[in-house]
Amino acid sequence: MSSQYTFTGQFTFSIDSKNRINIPAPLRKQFSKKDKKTFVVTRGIDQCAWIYPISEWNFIQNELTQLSSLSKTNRIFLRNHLRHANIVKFDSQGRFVFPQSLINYSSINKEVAIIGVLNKIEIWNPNLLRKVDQSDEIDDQSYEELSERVNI
Amino acid sequence: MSSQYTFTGQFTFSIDSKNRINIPAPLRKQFSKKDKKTFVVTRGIDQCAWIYPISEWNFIQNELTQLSSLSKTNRIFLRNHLRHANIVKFDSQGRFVFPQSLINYSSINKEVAIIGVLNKIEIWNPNLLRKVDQSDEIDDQSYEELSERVNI
DNA sequence: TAAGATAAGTGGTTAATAGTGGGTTAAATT
DNA sequence: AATTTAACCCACTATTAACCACTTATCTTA
Repeated sequence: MSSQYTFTGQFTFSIDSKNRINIPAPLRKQFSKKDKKTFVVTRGIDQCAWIYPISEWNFIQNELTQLSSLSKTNRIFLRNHLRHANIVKFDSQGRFVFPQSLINYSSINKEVAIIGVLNKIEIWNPNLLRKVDQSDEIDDQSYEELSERVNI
Repeated sequence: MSSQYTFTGQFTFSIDSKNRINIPAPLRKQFSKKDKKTFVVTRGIDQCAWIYPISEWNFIQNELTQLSSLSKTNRIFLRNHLRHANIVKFDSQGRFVFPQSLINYSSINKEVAIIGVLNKIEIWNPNLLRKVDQSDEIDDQSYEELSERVNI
């Protein structure tokens, strides 16, 4: 089942004195009417924030209900995913206020890198992203495994 | 599953002061109505840029949606593949603006070599292409392996 | 083969949009 | 009730995209 959202591209924007971040127009334009400018910002698995359009988030939530809380991993995962999830809307200029807790978590200062990753948008400290980019090389073995699943 | 696009040939064009590159007419003419002059420019695996007509790109994207972001390898792979992908259109003169990030990545100055490679178009710095052309010889062993998969 | 017609490649200008900043009002919290 | 927070509105500037125009090349036809 594939998403209606196919975010791509990278943008460098600034966060203003009121902790607002602009959603790049090319990404914002994809938001469907039914989502009413509403989305969820939450912790990413890496040191960044994730943005899901509300309909996507609802779908993910459905998947999460499949996980039993008897498993410790599941409990931790569910807790950390759900308690940091903020429902927000972007204003008439296309901005939303970025929660303080996520500013801390993702070490955001003034500049932010915004990248589209299919059904979600990631918010990064540009320096961190650069660092991760260099250190997180994919080894040949992993590429081999990927090649069996994805043909590009 | 084979593509409707069969780009071939090599062309030397110039990039103008507004970072616009003209798509050679023979390649441009292949664009189908349904793609609406829209395509994706992204990083090639070598030091060049790749252009996919949007319908081709959508096919690739569909494959990518199968990958879960819970896997670290998947996250890195998705991020680095998607964030360099820019959706662009060519104007009424057949040009598109070549993103600055890709100008840097592929070391483009004034001249560009544009080559058709079946379902994608490659943009090169002509000097780099010449260099690669000389160094990237295919050895006999590799030709043998290829012969088992392709009959030409 | 020469001349006209058509298309292709290149350059620049203008109009629209996107990004950013700030102020005012409404709402919420203490 | 006072203070803080969030929503809403207005405005400025820079960038982008649509538009127009010119030159060169290619094709067609007399």
